[in-house]
Amino acid sequence: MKSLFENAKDYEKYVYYKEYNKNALIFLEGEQCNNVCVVVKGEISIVTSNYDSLVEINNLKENEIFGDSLILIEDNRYLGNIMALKNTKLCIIPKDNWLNLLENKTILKNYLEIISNKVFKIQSKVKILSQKSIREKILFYLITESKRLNKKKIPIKSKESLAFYLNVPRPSLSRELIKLKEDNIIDYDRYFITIK
Amino acid sequence: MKSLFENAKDYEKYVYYKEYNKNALIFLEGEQCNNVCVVVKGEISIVTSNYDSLVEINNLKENEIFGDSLILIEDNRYLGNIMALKNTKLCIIPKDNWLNLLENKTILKNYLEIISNKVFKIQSKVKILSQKSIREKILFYLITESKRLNKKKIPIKSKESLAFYLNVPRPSLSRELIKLKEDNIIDYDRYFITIK
DNA sequence: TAAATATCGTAACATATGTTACAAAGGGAG
DNA sequence: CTCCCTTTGTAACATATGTTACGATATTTA
Repeated sequence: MKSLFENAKDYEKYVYYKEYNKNALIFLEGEQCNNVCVVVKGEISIVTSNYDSLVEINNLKENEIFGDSLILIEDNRYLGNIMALKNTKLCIIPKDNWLNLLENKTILKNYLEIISNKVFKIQSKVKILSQKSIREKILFYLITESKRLNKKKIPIKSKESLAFYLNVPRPSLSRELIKLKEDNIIDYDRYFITIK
Repeated sequence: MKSLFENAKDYEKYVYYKEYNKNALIFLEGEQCNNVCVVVKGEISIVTSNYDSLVEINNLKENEIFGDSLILIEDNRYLGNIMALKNTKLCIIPKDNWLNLLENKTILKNYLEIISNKVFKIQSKVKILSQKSIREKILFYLITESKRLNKKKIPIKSKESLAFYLNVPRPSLSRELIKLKEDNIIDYDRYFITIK
């Protein structure tokens, strides 16, 4: 994906950088948001706690942005805890500089593309979460990824992380994967799920 | 919410208008998106069919926008069928005019606010759908609405529509509402749910 | 290489939720 | 007011999913 500052000049004076260690808590749920942040390096997750369990609202990798959709609305509090999943470097743009930066046409165009991808990503998540059964969630995920990557062999980080993303318990995911394999719909090992 | 063209001038030449009757199908899932559309009057719903059941991805009322997050990305196909829930008037902005319009600072500022609200809304939906139990979905919904409206008495269109939004079967919602009433957590009638 | 740790498969059991169907109640149209 | 249609409550039943726990396997660390 495009970077916000791709082909852009003279933006450095509007921003600063900050680094976080793996597992660091960057911002707290409910805290007011006064900056737009770009993930320069690493990976962060927006997680909200739901009594006992954790729910991932979004997950951002390099070049993705957060805060942009909070600073302009009334209720500017973070919807979840922002956590670093890896060692992470953020580019931080104070609220007052944000509109200035967007007057730069190059940056604006980059931003529009980034925000589009963000909306697309969250809407896809809505679609996944709306699937009725675990089987449907898995299949929907696989088909979407398959289209996106243009492959039938979908890489997964771990069963655990997939279960987390699909918002189902790991043993339940496991059980359903076995059934899907028995029904000859998929095949899988530790690192890949293949659609047959 | 702000309108895209609030305080803006000279935009009429870039747009045209189209009206749809209640229940009309405006765009089809999978169809390519070449316009940005503003709901001027009425209400539309983005719905995807999931084998037998229907899933609402988003629901837009006056001044909300769709298409904006599709025309700039590679895969520009609608994620669901766009349907008119009421008699609806759309303001249609052809793709090529969109970037021109955003060069207008007033329109850009309005747009940034609108897109922020959109992201917020979809993320809230992710949060709701991620709740584990029906009880949690209901309570989360009520609490969110209560904060938004600053009231303890939350209006609902119908039980049916609430069930649809929460993505649960109506009888299941009904059963859970009864339990919540028995547990003295809420009270409700046909048109309102009150948090105690 | 061995030990420690993380990931995964598996199974038994409890239960929340989905499904279906029907009756009651409410609201609107004439 | 009566009839019709929509919305809602209710119940019985089937089942998918959650929960917990443990052993097996893989991966990382020392």
